[in-house]
Amino acid sequence: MTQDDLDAEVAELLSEFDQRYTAGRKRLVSTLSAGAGPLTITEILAADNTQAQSSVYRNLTILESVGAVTRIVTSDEFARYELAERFTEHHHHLICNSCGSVEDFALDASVEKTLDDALHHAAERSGFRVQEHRLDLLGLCRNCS
Amino acid sequence: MTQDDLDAEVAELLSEFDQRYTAGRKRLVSTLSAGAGPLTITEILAADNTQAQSSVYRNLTILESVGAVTRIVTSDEFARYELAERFTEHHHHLICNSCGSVEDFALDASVEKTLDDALHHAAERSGFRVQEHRLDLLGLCRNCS
DNA sequence: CTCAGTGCAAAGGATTTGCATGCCG
DNA sequence: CGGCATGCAAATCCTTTGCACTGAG
Repeated sequence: MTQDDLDAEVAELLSEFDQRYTAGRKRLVSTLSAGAGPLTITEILAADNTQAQSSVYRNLTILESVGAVTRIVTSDEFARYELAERFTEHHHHLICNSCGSVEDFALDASVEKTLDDALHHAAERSGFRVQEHRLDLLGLCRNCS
Repeated sequence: MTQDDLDAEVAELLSEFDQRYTAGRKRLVSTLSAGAGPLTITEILAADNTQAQSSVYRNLTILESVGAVTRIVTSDEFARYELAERFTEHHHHLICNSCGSVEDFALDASVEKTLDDALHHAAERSGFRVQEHRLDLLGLCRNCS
């Protein structure tokens, strides 16, 4: 997906909720889109210091509420944000226990399928309605190991 | 594993780090062991109000540092704690997007094996050294759906 | 003109820490 | 006795919110 396509789709999502696609929000989407994984507020501010921290929080909250970005928490005390899955490939995270960095990775489609089937089956037994799954690996990244 | 066995092993872990297995810590282990899933500080305090909140935080931190309990964060703003995996069966979490409750569930050993192999393989490609994996399901629990 | 979006500073809330006291070893 | 553990309260730090101002439509 090109940046223009992305912008158009995010704008569409926002408009459905009577929200504008302002310059600040556009920059956030662009920054997240450029990252190799979910970014912390600090990282976002470092990459784009054109807006106040509170605006970043507010805009990310709005982008999340319309389904354009996803907020994730790993283990450390910083929340991270990434583009919603509709704009990316389904993927998982490599979380470094040492430096806290988070990187994306994907699984074979066949494994993903097996997993998904097993998950739905297991959840059914508990009367749980699955909306999505979250699979992360914890360990040491290339730099820290 | 009986409560006595559990106590003995936790005591052993603590002693390796020159930490005592005090009454407060013992109660925490017992409380966590009784829960159907990871508990929040609030839930822990509700189940055992014999120690100050700060002591609960401090003791949980110590228990985590010696590997007796695990701290997990889901999506909401409350951290949760559960007994470390060495004291439980390998399991995953059903996280309710509505009420925030967290329940345990397990996967077939064969699926778990397939998954684990695929994960190690995928991580290798990124130069990542896997220590553990974390797999949670997000959706609606029996009560909320 | 109007009203959402923004920046700044102050408030909130989970978690941590300083300090004096109590208790185990 | 000595030092770790604890309670209480104050401090931290990420995140949220109040308020006045700006800018797009």
